[in-house]
Amino acid sequence: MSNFVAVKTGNIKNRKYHTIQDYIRKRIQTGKYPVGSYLPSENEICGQFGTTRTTVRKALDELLKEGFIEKEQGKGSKVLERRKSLGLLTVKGFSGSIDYKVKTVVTKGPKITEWNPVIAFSLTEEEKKSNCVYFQRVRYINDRPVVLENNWYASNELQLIDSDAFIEGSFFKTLSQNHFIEVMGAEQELRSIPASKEVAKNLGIQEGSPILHISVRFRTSKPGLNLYGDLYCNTTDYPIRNSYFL
Amino acid sequence: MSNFVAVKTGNIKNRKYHTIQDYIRKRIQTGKYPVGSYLPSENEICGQFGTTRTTVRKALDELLKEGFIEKEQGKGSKVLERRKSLGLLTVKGFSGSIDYKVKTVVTKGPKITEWNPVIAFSLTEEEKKSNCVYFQRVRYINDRPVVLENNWYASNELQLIDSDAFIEGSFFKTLSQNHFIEVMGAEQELRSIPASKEVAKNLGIQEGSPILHISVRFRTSKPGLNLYGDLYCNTTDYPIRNSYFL
DNA sequence: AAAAACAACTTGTATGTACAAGTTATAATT
DNA sequence: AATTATAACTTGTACATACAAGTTGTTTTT
Repeated sequence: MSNFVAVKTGNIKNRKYHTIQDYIRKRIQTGKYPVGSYLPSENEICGQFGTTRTTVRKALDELLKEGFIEKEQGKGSKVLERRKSLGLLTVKGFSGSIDYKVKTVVTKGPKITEWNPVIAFSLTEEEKKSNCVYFQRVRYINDRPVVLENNWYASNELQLIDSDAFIEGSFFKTLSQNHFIEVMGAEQELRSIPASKEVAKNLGIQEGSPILHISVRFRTSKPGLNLYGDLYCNTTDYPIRNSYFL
Repeated sequence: MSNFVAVKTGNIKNRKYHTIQDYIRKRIQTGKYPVGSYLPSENEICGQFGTTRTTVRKALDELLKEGFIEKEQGKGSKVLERRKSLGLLTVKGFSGSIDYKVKTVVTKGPKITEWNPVIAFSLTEEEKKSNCVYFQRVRYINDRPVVLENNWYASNELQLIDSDAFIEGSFFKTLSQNHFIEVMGAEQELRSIPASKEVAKNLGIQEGSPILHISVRFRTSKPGLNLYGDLYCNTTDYPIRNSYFL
């Protein structure tokens, strides 16, 4: 580490602060810097990389922007549970509150298939050339099914991952820890629709009940890889929440 | 400007970069730096404020974070239409696309009233002590009503603004330009519900149809001022959209 | 007139220094 | 032992300098 030299080739990936950012992010993703722990101090990181504090601070500010850490003057940089800091729509009962019993059941395990025309976003040309991986999940709160979720992604950008290999049952956590892939953005479309027969059956409600339908495309840190989702939510007892702060 | 001196009193509002940030933001809000135009260069701003580029860049980076500008190497900092850059839920037809005819009609003009218990978020103690301003709007796309919207805010934090005084019919634009108040965050809750008699009447749909109900609390740049909203959306033809990027 | 080369200008990255402001640990006092 | 004062440590702000990399305008060449 102490022999680190920035290569000035015009490729920003070789920029010093980027390399430091990537190094720290990877250690967070792999649990070397666990959630809740404090990173080494800025001066310590300076020593490790043989660079100035300005450069280290730039790397840390980028990690702050990505939602990996929060900083406090005099105290240090603390690793965050990243998902919580994104402006994603989440089910109220899935907030980590200790009052609810939550679980996710994979009802259709990942398999290679063709793209489903129900996907609300237009595919890239590269995606169209590829088959996709598809899987389905149902999320429960207090043993009640509240979300039926279909997921797709291009199989030529990311291999099929068996749901048995999902870390703590979480697909996103698996991407982060095993593949170093992060969600970097999303587009979402919301509609209120009557529950179809299939949705009603999976969510244990009456056909025709109002259901929140969310179509989503997640942009990831891996170029070319988008994750598509189609969610059907029963919001009777648990609304969908979203928050963001500048 | 050239005699500017930072006051080191521990109050970050007196920090140099903050003052520069505030100055530029105000000029954006008042149209002195119109949307689409380029700010003075970093070196020019250095000259204006008698400070270093590091400090100016810090101010610009904060404006970037707030969504007021975008920066491009070699070109400059361009003023953005801010609303577009926030992760807010918006109606698809309100995206500024030239294909739709949009309008907003104030169906109940702003008046002082008591807080409505339908508000989904708990009020602060200060808010509870105050009356509130309430108004209602209906948004149309191609002459079809698509959103019925109720709004409230504490009247002791912000005076009643007559809807005739809304700039271009927009409450938020009025806050920004006349009061220098910006939305800095939001919490939203989404439910799918059957349309009540009132909602159905306002949206011209059948009672009991699935409706997207959005409760929202906007956090603003003015301490103590929150804006509460209750929206009922007919998503049949125009879904609600949301996107964000890190 | 059009294309290429060059200069001027703009933002991006990195170095280094210094002091401010906050947190935590240690030492001194009661 | 508990409280207070001090020191050590941490992040925040600002100054200054230098070079890189991109955009735009001007000049030179074809």
